[in-house]
Order: sequence, then structure tokens, then C-alpha cells
Amino acid sequence: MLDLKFVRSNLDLINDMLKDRGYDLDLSGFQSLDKKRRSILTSLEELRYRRNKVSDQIAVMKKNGEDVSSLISEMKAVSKEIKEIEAELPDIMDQLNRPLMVIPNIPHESVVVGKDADDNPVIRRWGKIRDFDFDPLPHWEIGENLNILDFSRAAKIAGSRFSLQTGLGATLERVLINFMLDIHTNNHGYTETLPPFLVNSVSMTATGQLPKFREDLFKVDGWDLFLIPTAEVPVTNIHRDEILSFNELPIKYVSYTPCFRSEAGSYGKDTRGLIRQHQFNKVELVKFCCPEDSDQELESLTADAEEILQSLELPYRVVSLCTGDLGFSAAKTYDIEVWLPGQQLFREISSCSNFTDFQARRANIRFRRKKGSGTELAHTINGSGLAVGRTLVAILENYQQPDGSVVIPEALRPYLNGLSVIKRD
RNA sequence: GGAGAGAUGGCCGAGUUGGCUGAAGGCGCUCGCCUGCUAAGUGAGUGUGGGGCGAAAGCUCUACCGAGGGUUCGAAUCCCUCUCUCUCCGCCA
Repeated sequence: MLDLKFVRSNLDLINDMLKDRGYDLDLSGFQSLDKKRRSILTSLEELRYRRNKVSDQIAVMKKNGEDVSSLISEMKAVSKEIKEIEAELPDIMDQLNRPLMVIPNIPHESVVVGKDADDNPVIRRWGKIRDFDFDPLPHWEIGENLNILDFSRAAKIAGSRFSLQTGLGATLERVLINFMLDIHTNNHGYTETLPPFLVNSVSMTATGQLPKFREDLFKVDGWDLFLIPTAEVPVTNIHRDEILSFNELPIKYVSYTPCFRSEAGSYGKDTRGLIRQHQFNKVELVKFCCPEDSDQELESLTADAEEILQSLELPYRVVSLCTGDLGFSAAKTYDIEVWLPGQQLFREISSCSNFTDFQARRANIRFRRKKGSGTELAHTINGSGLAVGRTLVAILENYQQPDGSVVIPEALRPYLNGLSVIKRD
């Protein structure tokens, strides 16, 4: 959410921004509505002032045994008027908030103006793309051949877009989670957290999933609970409605959670394999920092995520999302895309974003530079470090051998009692 | 699921016959003084959101004592609903 005062006085800028992002939003009534809000507020507060004053007066007069009946009947009318004006306010606030809740964040000045993913500039590439002397298979064939991925039984248990991993397929997933958590806690200084996997609607609103993206979420019937689409939601909400102290910033959390997404609107897309699932595992990095540091903190968080791929020796590239591809809450986003030789494409494996104060304003996450000074909104940054299932996919496809076996990356072998290759049973 | 108790400022904790209590007192914290270090002592300050005025510092009004309603001229204090916490029982990993 953007600042009401900022929007009020920068409507032209906002409109240009919306056009760059490809949004169609009419904000023409905004200023007059806000003016109305303030005039209502002013008259309301004047009436309250009178009521407070006279009520005190009544107390004193009563003590002295004076007659207060005329004042009371007068105040009765004032109170009635206050109530009537108060009743108007929620509606006005709602009308003002509705556009405010659906205006996306303002892109960082470094973000390229563009239409869609084709306009995303590639920032850097890492690793050498392997030359295969055979036709590399997609991971679903590798996995089924090795008996570690079973999509048909997953469909029987839960339906499409679910997966069942067995034997080393399950172990590898678990080991990858540990591997990522170990690197981020030991080498990068993140604090590990294990949050609730279901959250209430207040939390979902604070991080921006609600009200705009309800159809992407799984809701628990009969409860005010949703399955989290990413650990970003519970972890960012750790500090909702808090005032952090300057010297504890930046706060850095790493969190493994399963993620649940309805993938509404993606029918027919990536229907095969582990790429687009209703449930998947992710290790998420979340930072809270002060405004002047957030650009740099995004860079370092992205580098922290990249280090996982480097350790696993998986080739990737980093792209910077253009205005048309940028997510709703983000001011700037780097997507890390891993190379998948079985499909001959780069596939997003991490999305690292600086939300500036956009999430913090909704979630009411502030900090104070020193005792007695005012509060400021913190900046929030997060990114995957990494999507676990897609990392497994990348390993299967990049490390596959002509005989159908898959070599285990060196860095993972200590986690697997030295196992160096997954072979057919 | 059943029975009971509670929710006040960064923390602890008063306030429950409704009215100078945005909130006593204590702790913590910040700034100053004093004591040649440390400890102790001492003075002052120390919530957030919103509105108005102001270039700013600031001044002023308003709201907030778990959340939302209600009663009343007036509510932290009374009534209702909800949420959360704690204790006991039941159940369970």
C-alpha cells in the first residue's frame, strides 16, 4: 500500500507509473474523496471537542448542585450528530482504501520500462552450460525411470498438480532443505524460523495476498485460515504492528515451509513434472531493514540465493523484471533462472524483491532510530533461497547420465553418506 | 469439548459505587548534574495514529486501556459479541 498523502499529492506520477506497469486504474475521484474525508473529520472533531468540554462542565456543576438538565439535553443532540457523522466515515474510508489497496508499488528507478517477460534484461550469467553427447531427458522421465517420482499415484491421492516422491527422491528433497538452511544460517547470518503454515486473513492482507489475490489461495473451510502460498507471509508478519529498534536492523530470517497455491489461471501451463504444483517446498529469505540500506540488502540477498546454485554447480542467469512483469508489491525484483537442459530453457528458481515500505505500511512494521525520535516504516526484502522442488528438477536434468543415472553434486554428498550417484534399482 | 480466571503504556503494576487518569507508582531507557573509575545519588524527559495551524522547531484538537458493538451529557470503569492468554478436567502427536 502506498501512503495516502503521497498518492493525494502525486496523482500524475502514480498514473504514469500505472501505465508503465500495464495497469488500468481510474483515480479521478480520489482527491475530492480525500477532501471530503478531511472535512468530515474536522467537523467531527469539533463536535467531540464541544462534547468533552461541556461534559467536564456538567461534572463540575453537578458537584455544586447546579441544574444541568438544559446542558444535558443540548449535549444529547450533539451526541446524536456525532453518531450520524461517525456513521459516514467508514464508507468514505472504504472508498478511499479500495483504490489504495489495489495500487501497486512504485518501481525502483533502476527498473526498465517494458511490457512483459521478454523485456526483462539479463543482469548476469553464471556457470557453464553442459554439452550433452546424448539427448537430455526432462526430469519427469528421469524421475520415473529411477523410481523416485510418481505422478500417477500422486494424482490418485490428491489430484493433478501434486507429486509423490519416494526413496531417494524424498531423501534428496529433505537433504536439499537442510543444505540450504545450513548455508543461510551458518554462512549468511540468517536466523532460522519455523512458522505456522496456516495464517489468518489479517496476515494475508498485511503482506498483500488479500484482498487482490484471493483466488490464488487455499482457504480452510469454516475457519479464518488460509494455507500459506509462501513463507513470506508468516515470516513478514512476525513483526507486524511492531516498532523495531534501529540497532537490531537488519533482521534476517530464513524459513523452510511447504507452500500452497491454487495456480488459478495457469491451466494448461507446465502440466508435466514438478514445475507448477499445488504444494511445493521452499526455503525463504526475509529481511527487515532501514530505507537507506534496502537496495544493498536486495543485492546481498540475491547473492545469498545464488550461492546455493553455485555450490550445487548449476548454471543460471539473473534477470531484472521490467515494469510490466514486476509483481504487485515489489519495487524491484531479480529472478534467478536455472538452466534446465531437459527442456532447453531457463526456469525461475528464485524471485528476490525489494518491497521498500509498501508491505511495511500495510503490515505496520516500523522502526525508531533513537529513543524519543519519531517512527519510520521499515523496508522489507525477500526471496527464495531456493525453491526446493525446482532445485531437485535442476539437479536431475543437469546431472543426468546416458545410462539414466544421476550424479549427486559434490556439495550434497556429505548429507547422503557419501552417495555419489542415483541409479536405477 | 466442559468449568473458571484474566487482557491497561517498552516491561511490571494501580485504577471496577462511571466525571480534571493518556492514564498513579515502580522498573527500564535517554539527556543533564554529582561522586577522581565502578556502584550509589540526583534533576528532567520518555506511546501511537489522525486532523488543523506553521518554512521549521513546535503549538493545538481528536482517537486509542485485547477487538467490535451498546448504554450515557460523559466509559479503562456498566452491558453484549468476538479473539487471545492462563488454570483444572476430557481428548490427543
